[in-house]
Amino acid sequence: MTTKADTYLLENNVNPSYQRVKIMEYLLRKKNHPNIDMIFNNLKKEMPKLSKTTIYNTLKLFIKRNLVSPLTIEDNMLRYDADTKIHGHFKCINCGIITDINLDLKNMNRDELPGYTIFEHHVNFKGRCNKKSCNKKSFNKNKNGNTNWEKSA
Amino acid sequence: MTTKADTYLLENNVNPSYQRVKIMEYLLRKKNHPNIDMIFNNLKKEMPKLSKTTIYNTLKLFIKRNLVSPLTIEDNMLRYDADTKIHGHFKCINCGIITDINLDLKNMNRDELPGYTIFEHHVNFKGRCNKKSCNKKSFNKNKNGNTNWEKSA
DNA sequence: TTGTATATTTGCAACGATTACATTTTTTAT
DNA sequence: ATAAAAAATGTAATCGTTGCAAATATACAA
Ligand SMILES: [Mn+2]
Ligand SMILES: [Mn+2]
Ligand SMILES: [Zn+2]
Ligand SMILES: [Zn+2]
Repeated sequence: MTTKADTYLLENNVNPSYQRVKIMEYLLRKKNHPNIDMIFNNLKKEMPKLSKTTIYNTLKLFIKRNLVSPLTIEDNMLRYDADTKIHGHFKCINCGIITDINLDLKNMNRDELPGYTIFEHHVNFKGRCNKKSCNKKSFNKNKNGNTNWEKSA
Repeated sequence: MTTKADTYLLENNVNPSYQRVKIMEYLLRKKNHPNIDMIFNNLKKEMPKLSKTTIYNTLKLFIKRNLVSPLTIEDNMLRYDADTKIHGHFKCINCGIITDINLDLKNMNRDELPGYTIFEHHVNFKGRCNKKSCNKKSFNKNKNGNTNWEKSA
């Protein structure tokens, strides 16, 4: 069967193997900014033989073909975004959800950087989202006194 | 002897031990955005007994006291900045140097994230700086065909 | 001074995300 | 059908970081 992801990969000179199509479909459908484990745990339900190495290899290929942008919003793991347009991200330190932010880079950068060539724009904010369960008054702490998505002190 | 870093730590409720003062002095003096190894390799010349764990512990303490900001501009290691004012960074993918960028976030779209509280601003650009040796025409490649500071494809 | 509690440093083991690599499986071409 | 090429898989290795227990330094009372 020919899916949307299938033709998308073909258009970008990526051989649409079964695994590659499934991984791209996941990214396009969920639009969450998943890490490797999120992709793996979701897809292994219908692909029991799937290897994590395949996901690493596939995403590295997608990045090289500019179909995916890596997100360095976490300090210990990468996240991946099938939206390669320039935009920013907000990560809630309580619930962990990563939200897209529209950027106006023109009046954000005050420096000239003459002669510099910029290839990648990474704009990441962190804080608390507007969900009631993420507000200061009632945010969840674990046994270490940290919020859900913070690492232990 | 009482140095500038010494009193700076005292003012911020950090016990100015010998190692902590040396690490803070390094950050304030070099103003490069070093990773752990850069700090370690520099300081071990005058502190042969220095442990890398001490540097990790010290920087974690500095971050908690808001004396240092962690930079997630690399995907596999943290860098550290003793300038905690809001500003952005540019990293040259050829020479690796990280330059400060002044930011103007005031007229950023605030109604985009209603009810959100932002604690951290991370703005990182990547590209080629204006040094002649970093320009497209003459940039250095290693045996893997990558530039000096890129990882192997 | 001496002893004792506390703070800090050190060295090494353990952890986890990522990568290297050899093997197996699938696809393509002849 | 056969061989070659491409892709996927499993496992070991890498490396930045953290956990932890022992060693050292500091503070402070007796
Ligand atoms: Mn996004
Ligand atoms: Mn800086
Ligand atoms: Zn939230
Ligand atoms: Zn450069």
